[in-house]
Amino acid sequence: MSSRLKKKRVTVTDIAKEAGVSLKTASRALNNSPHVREEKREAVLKAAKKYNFRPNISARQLASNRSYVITHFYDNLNTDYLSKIYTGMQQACHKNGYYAVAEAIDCSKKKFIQQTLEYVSTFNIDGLILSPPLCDDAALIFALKKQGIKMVLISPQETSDEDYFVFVDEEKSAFEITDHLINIGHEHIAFLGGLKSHKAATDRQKGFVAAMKHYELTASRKNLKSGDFTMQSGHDAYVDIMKKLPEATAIFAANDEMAMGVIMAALNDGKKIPEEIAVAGYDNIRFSSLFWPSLTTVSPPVIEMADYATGLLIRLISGETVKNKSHEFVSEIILRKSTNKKQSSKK
Amino acid sequence: MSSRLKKKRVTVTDIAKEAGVSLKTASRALNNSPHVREEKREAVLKAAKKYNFRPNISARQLASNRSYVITHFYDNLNTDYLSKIYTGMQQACHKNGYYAVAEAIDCSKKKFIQQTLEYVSTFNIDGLILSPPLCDDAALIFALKKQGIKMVLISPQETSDEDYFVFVDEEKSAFEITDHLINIGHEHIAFLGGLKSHKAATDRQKGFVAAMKHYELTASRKNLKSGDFTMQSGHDAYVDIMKKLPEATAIFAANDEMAMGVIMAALNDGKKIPEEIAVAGYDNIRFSSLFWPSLTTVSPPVIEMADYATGLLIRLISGETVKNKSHEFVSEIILRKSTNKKQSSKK
DNA sequence: GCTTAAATTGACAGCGCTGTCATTAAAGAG
DNA sequence: CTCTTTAATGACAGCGCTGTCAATTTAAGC
Repeated sequence: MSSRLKKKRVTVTDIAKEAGVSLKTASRALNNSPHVREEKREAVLKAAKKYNFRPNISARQLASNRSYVITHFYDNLNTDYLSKIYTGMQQACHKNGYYAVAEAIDCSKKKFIQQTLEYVSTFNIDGLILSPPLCDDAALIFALKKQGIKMVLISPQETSDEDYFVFVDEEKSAFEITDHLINIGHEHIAFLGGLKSHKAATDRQKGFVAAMKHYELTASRKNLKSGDFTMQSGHDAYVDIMKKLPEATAIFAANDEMAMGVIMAALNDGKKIPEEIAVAGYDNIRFSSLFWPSLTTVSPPVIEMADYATGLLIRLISGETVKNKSHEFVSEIILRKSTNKKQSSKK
Repeated sequence: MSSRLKKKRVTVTDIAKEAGVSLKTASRALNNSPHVREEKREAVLKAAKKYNFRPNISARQLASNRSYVITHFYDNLNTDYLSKIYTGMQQACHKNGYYAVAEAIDCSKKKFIQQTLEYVSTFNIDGLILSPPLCDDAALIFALKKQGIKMVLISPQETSDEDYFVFVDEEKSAFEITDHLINIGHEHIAFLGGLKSHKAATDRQKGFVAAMKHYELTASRKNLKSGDFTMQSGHDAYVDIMKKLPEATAIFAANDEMAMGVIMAALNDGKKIPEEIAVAGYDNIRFSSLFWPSLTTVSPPVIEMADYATGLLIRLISGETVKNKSHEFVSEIILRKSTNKKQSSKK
């Protein structure tokens, strides 16, 4: 019935013919090989453009024995973070003719390392992006390295100069957001931290303390509380903070969920936000802009980080030697209604 | 330096040799072709198992001129929903040797249809999963169909018997959750709906009204409010509801975000939840279990739907004729603390 | 200008699989 | 038991690209 006639594909051979060079030279020009004279390269690229040439990825994969697939292994990552990483990976992959894939790994399972290795070899994966907590699993990384697979880590807790990784300066951002609270007039500020084992949380606390000291404000034990990153713990912490530091006018929580818990408890306590209590969070989860009042927070550039990490990974796969093994990113401070009544909400 | 010695790949030829059949017969057996005698099939599968054979996907793609890639086109979808769809797609793809890819489409752009077509042809995509709002774009679907590409829609608003799609019975679930509220003793229940143009929202309202009528409770204009799906609108609606229906003891919001806004406003109003006001939502976004109090809601089986839709799509791609063009799913009612003080929170 | 080294180029094989089509074996018909 | 029909099987080409390596051109050295 529907005779779907096959559009004849444009191949490298066609391009080579058009440009008046050999198949192989055309291939080289299209792959940015340095061993092509400039004039021929131009001729090839012009022909490719004219015919709107798109290389056949499968053929390339088969011939080069590479998959052009980069996989992000993750475990127990929230979906916001996850899809931001995926977006960043895709950006970099699109630019370079790679595919981005995300694969969940359950690292509580006994044999997860073996399964991971099997996955990598079955799909002939070219490179890996690892996010917390996987990027801190020494045994996993060791096993993968032994296979010779390239990888780039996102925000590892422990850094070694063996590994390529990207990270964000938590301390600086925590300093800045504390600075913001102080600048808009707060003097009695409580910090609601997270688990001690969580390096990011302790870094954030350091930033808070440093900012307080910088302005010669007190950051003693009374100002420092700990939660477990849940909304509930934010709620409980508020009650506790108000007991021990009733003069507090601002609370900076180490993640958005606790900040939201704080806000709910404060509202429940009859306080107006931000007039009586200002609240800031950290992470800029999707919900923080939808929350009411919208939440002032720190937004790590996750998409950019993943983009950069993937680009770096592709360079490594291509055999390039990269000297800077790590790259630092800086988060953006996002001011919303939970700290500033005058400031209108900002995406 | 590092002589990464190439592990010799096991190929179909090896399997064929081991099983004592020709290359082609082995290929057929491995691909579930019906034209293979049972004993030979078994021999091949046994050999494949023995050698832990994994077909080379690129070779298959190249030879068959198919990509074995299924793409999910989405626009403006929240990350929870998005990653659930991706998970479901992956489940089905893994089973069938396909790849799942997610691609964002900005359908506010003028030329998005053309770009979409180009994407499909560049990557030689075998099939598409479309989610709202793309699955309701008639022009897009028409253009894709014209190209002969197979697709399955997830929760389209308008259904045609031309299209393959999966959907969930919103009305039934809304009925059930209302039924739950009534069963635990509520008689004055307000419904907070969404945009009129949003079919799901009106279906949910129908379910609510039907349940109220079933128990001979009033579901008049006073009980029915409309919001715009934001937390802020939930907040505002609460105030309004309490003005017009002060005897209300329960509020059922058409999505979780509005439900959360309602909860915040109620807490702010000094009400205890769920003792004085019970609140139910819809969608089971990730945050609804983290919220405090955790939210009773309706959880559509998005992963299962995407899994099924992808499986169906693969069957279509394989040339199978499927008579049931659509498949209905039923959501789960998740009871949490926002409606039931005795019930402990349930994941 | 001649020799040597370096850069550039192209011929060709082949990656591992599937499609095509001719061949062979099994099943049915009489 | 033979003839026809149908199912099962295998030989072979080739998908579009890259790797290898030898051939050719260009640049460099003196």
